[in-house]
Amino acid sequence: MDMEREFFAGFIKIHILYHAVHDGEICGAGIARELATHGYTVSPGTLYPTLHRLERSGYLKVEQRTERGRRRKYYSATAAGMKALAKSRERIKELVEEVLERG
Amino acid sequence: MDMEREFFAGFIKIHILYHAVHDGEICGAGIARELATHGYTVSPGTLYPTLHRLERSGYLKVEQRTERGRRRKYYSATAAGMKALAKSRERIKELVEEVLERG
DNA sequence: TGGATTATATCGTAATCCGATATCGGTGAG
DNA sequence: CTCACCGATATCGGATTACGATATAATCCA
Repeated sequence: MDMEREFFAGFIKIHILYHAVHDGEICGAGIARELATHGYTVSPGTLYPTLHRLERSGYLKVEQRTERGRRRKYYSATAAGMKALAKSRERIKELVEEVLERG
Repeated sequence: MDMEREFFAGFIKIHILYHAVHDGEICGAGIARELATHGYTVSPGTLYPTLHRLERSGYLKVEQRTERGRRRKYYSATAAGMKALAKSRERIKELVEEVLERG
């Protein structure tokens, strides 16, 4: 994988968790579009296994529904997911102190 | 890999680059110690290949020396490395805006 | 019906993670 | 000088991940 991509691969996952927590429900295709507006691209071969892993880790729960003729899996955050996001926020704050402010 | 670890694996690499830029010269073992003080652990099987990759990507350059009886490889940032760090800073700023401030 | 569209899933190759183990060079005791 | 030890770096091997390509599924519309 390209080095710059390696730098931010983890952020994409935090981003997914963030939207699951704040937007209530997300779906794979929606996340892909949202990330694209931020300049990130995720191939389906990466995105869907990542969602499955977030679910298997207990951070997301999934519910399949059909709305407006679109069969989708709606992911939302679990309590553990919210806790993990809160913890990640703290880590990111430390990072910012070190990498941004002392720059 | 554990999900929380996945979240921040990339930041460990940014961290390495950051120290190469700001501390002038770093070595593998020194980075491992420094990361440990921030609560991160990196096994040698991850750290050294990562340093090699950062070098192969043109972000770090290496010079082998022996100081105080310790044979070490001293890594420092290249111009491309500094540029990549600056770019990463911008990305991190956006990250902070989205994940921290709108929290 | 069947072609187009949207969402999700999986396959295969390459690359990464990481603990364990090996190697390498220098030091100091004997 | 020799050799057991130590810090630093390197590599091995099995599991996991990345990701483009391809496949499957479900719905709409002509």
